[in-house]
Amino acid sequence: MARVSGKTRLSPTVGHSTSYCYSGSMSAMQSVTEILSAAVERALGAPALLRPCANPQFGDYQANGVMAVAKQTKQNPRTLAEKIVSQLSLDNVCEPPTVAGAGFINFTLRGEFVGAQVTAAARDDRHGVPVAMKPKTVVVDYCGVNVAKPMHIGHIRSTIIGDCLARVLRFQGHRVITDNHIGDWGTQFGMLLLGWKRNRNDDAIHADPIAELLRLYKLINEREELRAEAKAELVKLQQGDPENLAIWRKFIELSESEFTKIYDRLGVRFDHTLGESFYNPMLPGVVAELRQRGIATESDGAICVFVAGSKAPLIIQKADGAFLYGTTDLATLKYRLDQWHPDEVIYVTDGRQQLHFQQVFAVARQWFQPIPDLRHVWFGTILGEDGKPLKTRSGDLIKLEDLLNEAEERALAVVNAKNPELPEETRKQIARAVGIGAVKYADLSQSRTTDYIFSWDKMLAMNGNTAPYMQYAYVRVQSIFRKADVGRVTSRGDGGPAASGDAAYNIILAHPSELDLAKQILRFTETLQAVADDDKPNWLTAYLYDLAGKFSAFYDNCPVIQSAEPTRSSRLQLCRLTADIMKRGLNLLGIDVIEQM
RNA sequence: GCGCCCAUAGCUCAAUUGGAUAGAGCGUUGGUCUACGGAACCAAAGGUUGCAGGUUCAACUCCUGCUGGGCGCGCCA
Repeated sequence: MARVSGKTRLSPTVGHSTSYCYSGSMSAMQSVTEILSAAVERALGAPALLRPCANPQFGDYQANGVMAVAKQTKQNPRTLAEKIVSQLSLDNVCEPPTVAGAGFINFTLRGEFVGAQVTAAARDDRHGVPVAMKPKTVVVDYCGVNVAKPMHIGHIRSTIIGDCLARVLRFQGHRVITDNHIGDWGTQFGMLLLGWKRNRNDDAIHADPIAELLRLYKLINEREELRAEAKAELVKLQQGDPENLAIWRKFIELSESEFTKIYDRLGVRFDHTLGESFYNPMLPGVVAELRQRGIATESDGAICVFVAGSKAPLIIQKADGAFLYGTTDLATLKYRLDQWHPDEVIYVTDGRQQLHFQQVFAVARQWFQPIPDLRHVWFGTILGEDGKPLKTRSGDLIKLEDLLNEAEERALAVVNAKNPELPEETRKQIARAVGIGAVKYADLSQSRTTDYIFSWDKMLAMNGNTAPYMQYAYVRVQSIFRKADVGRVTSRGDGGPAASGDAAYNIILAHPSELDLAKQILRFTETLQAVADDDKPNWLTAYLYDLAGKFSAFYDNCPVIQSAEPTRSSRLQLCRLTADIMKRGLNLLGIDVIEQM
């Protein structure tokens, strides 16, 4: 993939296919917001604050930056806006910009420009999304999965949101390192070891290892008189007792194979799975260094770091000498800095850990200089219909496996009802994509920080901002190509000119619905940037939903197959590009498309 | 006690970080079916953004104080 190198060239004219100089997969487009922002900022000398217009009657984009500057420099905002407008030369891009309201500058893109941009995007296998000129190295940390315990609903948001952000950043051309920070060390292993030795049922281990390990854990945990024995097993493990180490490794092995099943179903992969145990040997060194530097001090026998803004310290070593998860987090960060030199580290956990990460980050800022951008990307709780954290009827956490099973079962029931004639294997494949997709989409389409109520009916609905709706929208576009009587329809251009529209024709935007669709297509780049800037996957789902809406209007108003050339080819290309962006967008959410449903 | 988060249409949620007339879906009401998948589309109704002040050209957004929820906080993770 060619990387954008410095300046990009815009082709302001249309109507001649020779106007473009795109070779192969070269991705050299500049997004609309970049063009407009750059122009305004050159004239203004300050951020343009370019946004899509709140109301389409004002135009396509608006610059809000003038008013801020006017305020600072005590000028009349409208006068300043007029002055800025007079200095812009964007004749090839938009109609003459207008000044409105308190000092907004409004831009309406020219149809010819939009046509040229989408034509270029249609010939680019990145749909016009540039590759980052300055790639960042980003570490994504997924917290919370514990060895010997089932993955439950509390893990799904971290996994799905982290995976989405990793995918988006990767697509933008950044170097992303995903690291599953599993809980494979801690006091629970004393009880597990004791339970394993005394009460293990090998048949149960074979049938469902995690369930059996959980049973053993609960068994020992309930019996207070065994605490001392469990503790003794833990100490032996910590001292490197070969037998206990071997059993402990068995726990991890059993657990990881179970985790992998879930991650495979979710389509999530990690570059590294470095658990807490990996950092265990480093902990004494971390404490020693922090003490030596005077960052950590002793208080009531524990080693603490006091951080501004919080009365409670971050304890990094207990009075009995044991380390805590804050210690591990600091060791982990140090390792990552040494190993990968990231520009950014993203921690995806639930909101209850805000104080913890605030403290860890504060300590890290004292410890390391320079320090990468540390971001706690936190999320809210998944609630049941009653508004309380989602649990089973018996009050247990819902196992992720059960959740995914139910999602697929419910989706399969719908497919069976709607399309019984499809082969069974096809129906199951559709059910997998729709069921898993629905769960993911429901999660990602929420504003990350708010709690949300989990509802099967809503996430599987065919209307509204849901996975099935988006997947269906994709199928409808694909259906056009099937109907157009061409062969391959899954990837751009494979069906030859007749399938994707003859690329010798440029895309023509004659109908308002075509223009609307094309403008929405051009917003893909800026949407991904917004998602990455603020770690907000729901902006991508909102974009895709809007895209589907614009496509619907186009679909209703603009016949494709029956149109005469060059309209037919133009519209086929527009359909192709829409489908490609839907597919790409869903892929960045970690959701599969299907060709029929 | 200190701290964090939340409160938006009947319900479930948005709102690009201070921008113009607060948007969707469900539900309700009414439309569209011989063009490409009706698992669809279009339209209407529905709001004092919890309350009261404040900041300014502009506030769902920021500040202060309330009310009502959720969560966290020295030896779990």
